[in-house]
Amino acid sequence: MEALLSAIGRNENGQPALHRFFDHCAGDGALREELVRIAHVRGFSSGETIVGEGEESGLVGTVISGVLRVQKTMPDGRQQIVGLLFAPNLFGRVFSRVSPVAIEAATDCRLCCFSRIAFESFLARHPAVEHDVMLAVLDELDAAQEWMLLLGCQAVQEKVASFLLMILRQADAGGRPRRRRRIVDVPISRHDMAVYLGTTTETISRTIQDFARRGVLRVINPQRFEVLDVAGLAFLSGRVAEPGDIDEPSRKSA
Amino acid sequence: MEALLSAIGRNENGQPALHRFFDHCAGDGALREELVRIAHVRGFSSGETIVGEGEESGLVGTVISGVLRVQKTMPDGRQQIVGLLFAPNLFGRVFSRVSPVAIEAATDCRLCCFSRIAFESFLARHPAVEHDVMLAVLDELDAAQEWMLLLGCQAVQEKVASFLLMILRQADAGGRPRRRRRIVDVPISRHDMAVYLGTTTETISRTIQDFARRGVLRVINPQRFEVLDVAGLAFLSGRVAEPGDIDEPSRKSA
DNA sequence: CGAGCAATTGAACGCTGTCAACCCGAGTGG
DNA sequence: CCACTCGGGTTGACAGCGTTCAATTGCTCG
Repeated sequence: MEALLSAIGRNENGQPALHRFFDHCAGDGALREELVRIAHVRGFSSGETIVGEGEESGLVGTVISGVLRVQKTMPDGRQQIVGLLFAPNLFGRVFSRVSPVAIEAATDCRLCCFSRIAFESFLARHPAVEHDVMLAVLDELDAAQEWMLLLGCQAVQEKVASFLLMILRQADAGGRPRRRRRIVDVPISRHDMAVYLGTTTETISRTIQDFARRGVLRVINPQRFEVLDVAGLAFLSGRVAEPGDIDEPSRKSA
Repeated sequence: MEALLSAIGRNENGQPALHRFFDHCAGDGALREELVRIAHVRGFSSGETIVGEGEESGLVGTVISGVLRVQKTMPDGRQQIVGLLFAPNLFGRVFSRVSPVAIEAATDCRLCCFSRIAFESFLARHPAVEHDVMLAVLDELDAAQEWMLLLGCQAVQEKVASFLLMILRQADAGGRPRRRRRIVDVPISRHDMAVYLGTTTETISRTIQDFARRGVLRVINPQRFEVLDVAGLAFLSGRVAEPGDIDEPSRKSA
């Protein structure tokens, strides 16, 4: 039981694994006890499906380690990744019988799982925790809208640059606070990157090699790059005004 | 006060204007009284900004009539509409000081507005209502993910067809239950359509004329079409398997 | 060592964005 | 009543980006 408790309390990077729930549970032993009673930690290996698209949404929970991909598929097989979930994100569709998206393990991973029904009943009994879940959902909505901007009006170059920057931020924010080692570990395959960015593996590959040729980054191996010019990458992402640009809304002293 | 009450209770189509909140308010006079006290109905004309992108998110509320567009803009001016809000949808970013998106009137419209702060404090006092807000946010997330599938992997033809079908569903579900008159009233300009679909006005125009040439629809005027072949449109949207398709995941006997 | 998969590279086609001209209805003023 | 203007919509020509198809390389695993 001790192992489970600590697994729920902290993930491998020392991050709270229950997301914001931990805030409440930490100060309330009974609450935490109750949560632990309905939780179970499960491992999934890369490629496994946690919840199928359009299927009964039986499981919800949080990511302890690894990466989940949230994706949708069209009748003819084309697919789009609509989100990536890192620790300590929530996964699963609460308050809906069916999940409109598939949730799959993009890497080997460990999840803190709850039966959706049990979790919902827990939330009903603890509005403060439900409030935290809402905040998490709102964050996810923000992220989705951000990604729609990328899908809708960025060129492939900009998409790839934005993606790499996102991974970089993710690594900075998440566990290891190695300060700006500029090493990007892409936790997913080229194919997944392509599906996430709404393009193809070939184009991704070309773009990355192009970045390397321009000296923006160095390819250590297909999943691992060193960013040589963060500002350059940011510029290529199209998300920042270029140096000589006079459009930046916030404090440009120069 | 009577006018305000009824305005909040019902919109012009007889739909509940307070979304699901009405469910609780209807059975609880005091709750409704309290809500009315902090609500105010405001009209906005097409093009007006309700909340700016990255600005203080002071207003939240619901759409009584008209259409709002939720959009994001890149530093260089490119923009993407990440959502359209019809009655009785919620608008505004609760529980965040700044709004990551701009909210603008796509048509003349009437809104039931609350100060975000006052609304949040109302929610804090009434968890059941907050729960309903969460359900609304979850719906919005589903819609966003659905739209990402469209932006990421549909061709322009499919995007336009999907959009028209969405408007058709919207009209069917919303107020007037005119059963399948197959008339599509596009409530937004070609430019907004283009920005929503992640393409250009020219391409939109070409595609619609093409649909007309193929006999799928008839153009009554630029904002008004008659759909002559709903099934055909659905097929063009790519969201349904074609009649002779043997790829449908469910029960393929062969 | 060979099989198999992921990643890369190459070549060619086509969708769709860009630029430009034109059409049309509404509003305006003579 | 008509000429003018203006904005939104439509149409045309064309080029470029990115997909598609195909071949090659490189790595992992049996």
